[in-house]
Parts: sequence; structure tokens; C-alpha cells
Amino acid sequence: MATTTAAQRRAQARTEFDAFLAVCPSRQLLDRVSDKWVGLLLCALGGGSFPQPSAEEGTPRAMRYSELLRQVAGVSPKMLTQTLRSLERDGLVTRSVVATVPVTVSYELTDLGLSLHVTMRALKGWAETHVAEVLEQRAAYDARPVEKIT
Amino acid sequence: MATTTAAQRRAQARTEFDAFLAVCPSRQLLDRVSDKWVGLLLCALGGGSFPQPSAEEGTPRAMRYSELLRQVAGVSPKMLTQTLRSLERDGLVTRSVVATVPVTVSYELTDLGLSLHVTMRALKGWAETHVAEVLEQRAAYDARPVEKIT
DNA sequence: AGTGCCTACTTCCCGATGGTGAGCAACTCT
DNA sequence: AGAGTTGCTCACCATCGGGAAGTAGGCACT
Repeated sequence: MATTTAAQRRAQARTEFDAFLAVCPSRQLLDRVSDKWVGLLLCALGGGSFPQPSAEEGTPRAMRYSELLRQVAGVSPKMLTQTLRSLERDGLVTRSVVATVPVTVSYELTDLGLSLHVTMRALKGWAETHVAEVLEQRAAYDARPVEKIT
Repeated sequence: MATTTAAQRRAQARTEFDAFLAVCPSRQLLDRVSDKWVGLLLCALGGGSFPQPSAEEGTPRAMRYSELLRQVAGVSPKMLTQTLRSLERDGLVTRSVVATVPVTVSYELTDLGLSLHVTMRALKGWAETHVAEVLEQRAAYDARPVEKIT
């Protein structure tokens, strides 16, 4: 009985540690910045585009909402707005509004956003470099016999 | 009228190009590997753990299902299985089954998986380095007056 | 006048997927 | 019998991304 109580206490302590880790800020941040639209927007604002060869990376520059909407293929106004708001909140982009007619809103990477963009370029490069190999692996996996043993 | 038709054709061509890019394999792959459980599992199999200081990266080694379940805080059996299957299909991990009682199943990074793990370490490091700054930015953003102009 | 364009979003609805909780099978030990 | 190990599987539900349509204000063209 004393052994069981000690085991239960250890399990409880582990559960609490797990809960702590699961809400850890840096872990949540990694999840956040790993969002697909985040990556594509950082890339666009950083002067590049993905998927494309990386040979001609442009310079980071401010871009307008409609520019981003056109350049980031497949993004909807909703996801664009949502992601830009999130990036702004995290301090990764600045949003500037000029009261022209029509209104002009532009977004630009901060230094922090630029550091993330630079860091994410490696991951983008990895995907471009290895996509063919992964596709082959998938084909091989899908072609193999279904295995029943567990 | 001829001008309108030409403009419509250009818009149509752009829409088709967008559709192509949106399903581009390397872009899909980047989305895939950016999944939060993927990152954490690659890290665990690569001998490290996140979030933790990176000073003591261990060596990549095979790990059993239950080991991974214990080490990756917060993951459920469902997500663990699902993610491991996906990693196996992409050729990023190998799954080995030994018919012991109970059965022994272990997972190990492939060379491809290891290359991805190495690439993702930079992103993990970025999150750990900058999490405090991002939290401050969020607090500042949340504290500012609500702006009504668009 | 009407229509279409530009700007930067917003709203509503639905479906996919992640998450939770419980369970399965086969064995061993108490 | 119950409790533990192994590695999953299944049912249900909540969340959030995605799709489609819409808003407002101005300007240009027919």
C-alpha cells in the first residue's frame, strides 16, 4: 500500500511536469511560428518567395496588404489578416496605415521578424532539396503490403 | 469588350497558377514537417529534448513507442501513432518490430530524418532565444488602445 | 445614373483534424 | 481476480482553417 501511494505520487508529479511543459511559452512560440502562412508571409516580406529557387533573394521591404494577397498564392483575405495580426502582436512585423483614398496599409518585417525569416530559410531550403526523395519514400510506403502485426 | 476578355484571361491564368503553387509538393512538405509533433519527435529521436537548454544534445538513437510517449510531454497515443506513421511514410524514421511479449516496436531517425532534425534545431533555438521578447511584444500589443481606423 | 475597380478587411457556415477518454489484446506477476 | 507491461485503436467532441460572400468609401468609365 505504501508502495502504491509512492508510485501514485510519482505519476502525479510527472503529470504536472507534463502539463507545465505543454504550455511552455517557447514551445507555444515554436508552434505559432511554424504555421504555414507565417512562413510564407515572412518569406514574401523578406524579399523572397517560396517555392522558388533561392538564388535570387531580394531585399526585405514593406508590402501592402493587396500585394501580399497577390504574392502569397492560395492565401485568403481571412488567413492573411489573421496571420498578419498575429505577426504584429508577436512583434515580428509592423503595420503602417496612411489615410489615403483608398487607405494604404503596409506591413514590414521588424528586426525580430527578419531574424526569424533568416532562420526559416534553412527549413525552406531543406524542403526544396528533399521533396523528390520524400515523394519517392511515400510512393514506396503506399505500395508496400499492409502489415497486420502490432 | 476585347480589353475585358483579355483581362479575364489574365486573371484566369493567375488563378490557375495560384492553384498550382498552393498544391506544390515542396510547399506541402514544408507544411507537413512544420507540424508541432513532428518537430518534438525529431528532437526526441535525435537525442535532445525541447524545451530545454541545447547544451547537452545527446546522440540520435532508436526509441520505443512508450519511451517516446513518456518523453514528449503532452502527446497522446493517438497523435504519437499518427505522427510516427507520417514520419515513416516520408522516410524520416524507420519502424522496427520485434515479436517479444509484449511486442517491442522501436523508431529511429533515417539519414533524411537526421538532416531535417539538424535543420530544425536552428528554429528551436530561435524560439528559445526570443520567447521573452515575443511575450513582451504581446503584452504591449494587448495593452494598446483599440484602433478603429482601417 | 449604373457598373466596375481599387483599398483592407469582416462575417457566416461547414468540415477536417486535433484532442480527450476509454478501450483492446496478450502476456506476467501478486 | 487485479494490476502492470507493450503499442496501439475507436468514438465523440471542440476548435479552427477554409470557402464564399459581403462591407464601406472613394474614383473612373460608360
